[in-house]
Amino acid sequence: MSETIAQQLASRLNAALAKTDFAHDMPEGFSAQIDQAQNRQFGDYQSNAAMILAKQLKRNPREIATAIAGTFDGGEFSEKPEIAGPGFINFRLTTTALEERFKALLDDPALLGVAQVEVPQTIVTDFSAPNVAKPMHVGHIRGTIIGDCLVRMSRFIGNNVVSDNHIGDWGTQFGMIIWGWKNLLDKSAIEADPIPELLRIYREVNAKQKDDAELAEACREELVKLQGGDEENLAIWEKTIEVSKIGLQKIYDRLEIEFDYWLGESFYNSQLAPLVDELMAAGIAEESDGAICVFFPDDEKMADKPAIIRKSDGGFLYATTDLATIDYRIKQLKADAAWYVVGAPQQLHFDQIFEISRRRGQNADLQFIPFGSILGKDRKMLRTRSGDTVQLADVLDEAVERAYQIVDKKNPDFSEKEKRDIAEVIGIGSVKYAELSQFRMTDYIFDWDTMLALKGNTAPYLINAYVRTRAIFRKLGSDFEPGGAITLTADAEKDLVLKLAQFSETVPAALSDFRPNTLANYLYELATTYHKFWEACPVLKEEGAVRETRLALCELTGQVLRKGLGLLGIRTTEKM
RNA sequence: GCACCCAUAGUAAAAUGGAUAUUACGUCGGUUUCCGGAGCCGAAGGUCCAGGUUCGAUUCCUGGUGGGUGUACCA
Repeated sequence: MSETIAQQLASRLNAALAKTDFAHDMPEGFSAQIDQAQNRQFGDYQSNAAMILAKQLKRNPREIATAIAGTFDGGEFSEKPEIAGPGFINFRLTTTALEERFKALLDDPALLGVAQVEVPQTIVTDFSAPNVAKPMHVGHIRGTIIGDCLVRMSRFIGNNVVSDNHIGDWGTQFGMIIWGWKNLLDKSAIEADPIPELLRIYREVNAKQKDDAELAEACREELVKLQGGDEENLAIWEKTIEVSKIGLQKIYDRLEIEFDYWLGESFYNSQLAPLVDELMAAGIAEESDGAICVFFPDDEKMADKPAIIRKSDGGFLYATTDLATIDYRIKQLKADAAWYVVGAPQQLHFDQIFEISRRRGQNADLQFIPFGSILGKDRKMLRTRSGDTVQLADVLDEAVERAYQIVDKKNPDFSEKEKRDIAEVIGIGSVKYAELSQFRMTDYIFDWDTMLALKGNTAPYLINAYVRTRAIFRKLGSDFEPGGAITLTADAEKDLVLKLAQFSETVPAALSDFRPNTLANYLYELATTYHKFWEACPVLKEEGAVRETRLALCELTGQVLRKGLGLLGIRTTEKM
């Protein structure tokens, strides 16, 4: 079952086109597309091929649509197409086709109809990438969760996806941290819980050095010593990274995110000087005001904005590191593509390094996948009352605690452990879903009440729909048994089957433009379609084939919801 | 200055150039002898402005307005 319904209809439609009297007048390579119907009152699928052809053939679109409908052979698959409006061709699947599709999906629990890519690509994904020595704050949520979701989806369709956490472990902040370590460190605090202590000294030094030129200079000197290989400073640096990674890993564990590699900025240090030399030798880079730069005179976005790859004092910048990183990913990791899930403000930077990569003759498919900001209710950057950035760990804690309160109120008789487990699934799931359910570029307002609402397009609603699919089998007293008779009688059943079949069309669509919200919206629609089925079609009081069919619908809905939420990185629970 | 991103009901969001612009929250009304009502059914309310391309524009192009961001030695 590698073809989607849309693809099968498209094949039949193109066969019909070849049989029309204008078949030879069509533009070369013309291939008609089939879309899911915008509005179900018109049918299940639609094509606007007649209107496109009408323009090119200079003929009446309805006339062309009628001709296509006349040669269209729907077989047992599709009813006779209908012509509507200015020239839409509308298709409705036969009950037989839906039943066959339904059986095929039941036989394919691993993929649920989603086709595998013909030629798997090696794709390196770059996301999350926090600075070490600073805890992750809410700003890191989006990239981390969106990146992880893209990894899951891309793996699911068969690609070889490598996740790489390009942590910021080599920057100017280390001058401040090392100075703070030497002068401000509370030894007992660093042993008890290193992350808050590191944050404390970083914040303290950072605040002071802003209007203390002497301190700023002292920090720079510590940085120079570190870069020069000073043993004491290197030891502090290593220790800092070690404890930071442990702290970061705790959060990733909680989010159930794994990285194949943690190749931070420092990993590329030795490759920076040769890279700059190579770019100079190739004539791509040139000296300007003492710095080594690459210019882009032909691109209006960057015409007056050079990329600096070496400072006049000899130091390297993150553009240099990112170029070395591209090298490594192509040469060592054998990447066909690299996806960068990074905040929108970095657009220019990635335009520049991607262009430099192209000039070097590299042809990997480099994708910048930007996202917008998270704002507080006042539409400004989210901050705590004291003005600090909000830490990610605190967000997760609060989400889980709020979820616990709801579960506890709703189901006080659940065991304490059950309530805690459920709260973890719902709390973390809600934070993730709030991110993934909207277009990644729009700035979004962080609001607990919206995120954890029990109704509407939220994680609790979707998880609840899944719980309902399970509740049936609890009531039944046994798990689903495959192989039962299938017969679709009610419209609500057919609507649900069609929706379930469209999972296979949704995953590739969501991935094609890096939009997890397409999948999230699909799951929400699936849940509402299921709830409508639930209202219209009693299950356990029926008998025979109708009962078996409806049990199978509950089972398959549960499978698609669990799989779909899983692709978003969200777990399900059996009860809530 | 230059560049990039964004603009859709009271609020928050959807919509490969397609039909009557789709949801949610909130508001108002209906619905429960039934498998989890955390549901379902219904009502009111909207594409920043001006041009252009098109049979057709929320979508593409041009110019405004408003907001955000970036822009030679941070990342």
